[in-house]
Amino acid sequence: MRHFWRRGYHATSIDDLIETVGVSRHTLYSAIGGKHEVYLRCFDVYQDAVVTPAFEKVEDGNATLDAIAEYFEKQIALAAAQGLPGPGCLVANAATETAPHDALAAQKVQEHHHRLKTGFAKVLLNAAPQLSAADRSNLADFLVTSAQGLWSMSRTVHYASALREQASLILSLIELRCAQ
Amino acid sequence: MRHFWRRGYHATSIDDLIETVGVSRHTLYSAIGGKHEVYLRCFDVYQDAVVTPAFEKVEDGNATLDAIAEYFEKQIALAAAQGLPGPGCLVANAATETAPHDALAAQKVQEHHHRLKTGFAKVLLNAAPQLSAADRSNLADFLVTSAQGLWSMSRTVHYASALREQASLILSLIELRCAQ
DNA sequence: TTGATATCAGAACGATCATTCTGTTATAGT
DNA sequence: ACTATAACAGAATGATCGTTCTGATATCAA
Repeated sequence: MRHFWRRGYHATSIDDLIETVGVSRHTLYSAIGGKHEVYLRCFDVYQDAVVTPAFEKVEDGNATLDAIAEYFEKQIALAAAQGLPGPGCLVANAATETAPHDALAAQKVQEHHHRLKTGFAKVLLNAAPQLSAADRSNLADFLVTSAQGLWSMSRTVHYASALREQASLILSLIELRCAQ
Repeated sequence: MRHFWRRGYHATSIDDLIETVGVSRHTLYSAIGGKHEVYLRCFDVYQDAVVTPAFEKVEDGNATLDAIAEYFEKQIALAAAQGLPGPGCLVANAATETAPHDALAAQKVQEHHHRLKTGFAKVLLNAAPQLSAADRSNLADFLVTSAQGLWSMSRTVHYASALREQASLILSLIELRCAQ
C-alpha cells in the first residue's frame, strides 16, 4: 500500500511489493491474484489504516466544524511526518492516475468521495441547520474537492505550513458561509 | 502532449508518441532527445495551447472576479468537449504523478502554480483592495488549490454540471470573503 | 516420523519498454 | 543533375515488466 501510495500504480513493480512485504512471488499470486488485485485491496487497507483514524470524528453524529479541522490537521501532520513533498492521499492519487482508465479503481474513488461527502454533510447539518439541504450538499462537495486539492498540493509542497494555511482558510470560508 | 495529458507519463510509450505525431523514432530522439525531454516540452506547449487562452483575461490588469469564472468555465467546457471523465489538467496530473520524483517536472508545476497565483492575486487586488496583502496571497493560494481540486475531480466525474456547481460555489465563497 | 500443506527462492517466459542502429527514401540548396 | 541533409521504416538491444513454473524448505497435524 505504501508503494502504491507514494509512487503510484505504474511506477510500482511486483518486485517492489514482494521485497517490501517479504513474501514470495508465488504466495502473492496464489493468495491474492496479481498486481491489480493487490492494488484494489490497498484501498480497503487505506480506509482502515489512514482514513478512519483521521475521519471518524467527522462521522460522529454530533461533530462540529472542529472535527473537519482535525481531519485536515491529522492528514497534514501525517504528510509532514512522512516527509514533504509527501505521498498525498492514495485515493486522490488514484483519482488522477488510474481512475479514468480503471473502472474498479474508479469505484473505490467514488466510494471514498461518498464517505467524505456524507461525513462533511453530517457536520454541516449540525453547524448550519438553517441552510437548505441543497446548499449543504454543495458545501459538502466543495469540501471533498478542497481535500482533493489539498492532498494534491501535499505532493508538491515543501512546508506543512502552506497546507495548514490552506486548510484553515478553507474552514474560515465555510464558517463565513455557515454564519450567513 | 495529448497522450501525456490523458494517460500520464508512465502509461504513455514512445510508440504512442511517434504513431500519433507521425514522426520516426530516429527523428524524435535526434530532434528532442528522449521521452523525458518530450514530456518536459509538453508543459510549454500546454501553457500556450491550453492555459493561456483560458487564463490570459485573468492576467489582464483590470480583470475582475468574472475573469476567474471564465477561466473555470473555459476549462470545464474543454473537459466536457473532450468527454468526461476527462483528461483534467496536464500540470495537475503531473503534480500527483511525476512531480514528487522528478525535479524538472516539479519545476514546471511550480511555475504553473506561480502563474496561476499571480493572476488570481491581480484580480483580488482589483476586487478587494481593502484586504491585506497577506489575505490576498492566501486567497490566491486557495484558488490555486481549488483549481487543482477541480481538475482532479474532472478525471472522475461524469457530468460537467458537477464541476460548474463547484466552480460557482468557489467563486461565491471568494465574493463573500471579498465583501467582508 | 510421516505426509500434507504452505511458503520459499529463483529460473523462465513472453511482452513491452526506451533507446540505438541500419539502411533507404525524400527534400532542398547549389 | 548532384550532393548534403533530413526523415523515413524497421530491426536490434538490453532492461524491465507481470506472470507462471520448478524444486527446495519449513510448518504442523496425525
